Amino acid sequence: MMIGEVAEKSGFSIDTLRYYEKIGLLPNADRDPGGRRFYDRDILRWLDFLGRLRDLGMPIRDRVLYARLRAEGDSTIEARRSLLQTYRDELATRIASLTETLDVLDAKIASYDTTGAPLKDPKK
Amino acid sequence: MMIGEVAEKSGFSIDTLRYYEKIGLLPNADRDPGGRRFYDRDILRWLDFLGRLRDLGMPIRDRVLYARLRAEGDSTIEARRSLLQTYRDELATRIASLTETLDVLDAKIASYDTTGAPLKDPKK
DNA sequence: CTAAGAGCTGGAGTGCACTCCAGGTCAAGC
DNA sequence: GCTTGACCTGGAGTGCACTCCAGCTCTTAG
Repeated sequence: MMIGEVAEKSGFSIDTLRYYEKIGLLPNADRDPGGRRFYDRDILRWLDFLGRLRDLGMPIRDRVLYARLRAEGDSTIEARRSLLQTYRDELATRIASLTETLDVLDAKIASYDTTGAPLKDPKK
Repeated sequence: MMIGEVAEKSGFSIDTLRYYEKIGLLPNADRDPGGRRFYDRDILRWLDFLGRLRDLGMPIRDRVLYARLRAEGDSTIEARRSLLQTYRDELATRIASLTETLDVLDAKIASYDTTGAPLKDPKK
């Protein structure tokens, strides 16, 4: 796959993919004879995981650290486990807090519904 | 309350509180004779809500919009409701996706545990 | 009376995570 | 053989959301 196809399938932009390679989130891609990057399908699984790490709020610095550890092989498994554990626990807390926020919003929206209009009461 | 106490109780920094006032997230605070801001306890409830909107990913632009609508009174209730509804739905999706990510992390951590060390099997 | 500490303003600076651009190369179809 | 479109590089620019700073005033404790 060329970079355009990876971008399309992964949801990351071409610029972002090159940027990720530059900072070490992605391994240096193989090149075809013309110098263009060529990717294995596996890259999509890695990008999906990187996207999850990003979405859960891991800063790019730690994503790079994780990627570096991963590239170093099995000797870094404990370090990786402990890094992920930290963010996992934070994530569990975040999910709990966001769930609370969801309730707050639902309550607020419901109050708008009853305040704003004479409304149709679902209990009636 | 002076601004320092609000900062301490709300978790927002003094600079952030002044910044929020400048951009319209907070109403222009009343001043004491010396020109210093003083706040009603109600501000803490509003700040808590603003914090939730921030944490769920609402950009500051829309938080300002919401604050403006709120300041305009009851005539904007429908607009506010619809704004919150949009973010509420997005939030529900985000929570689902983060929950999935939590599972992915747990699986990964578990695989590290079994790969990395001979481990103590909880089933045994 | 004075010194410390909290607050004030306008504006500059920061860190993050991309995103865009100019000016080029390369491959494939007509 | 030429045009079109995808790709290349190094580096500059962007938007967001604060955060910091200089130089000032005001209040309060000793």
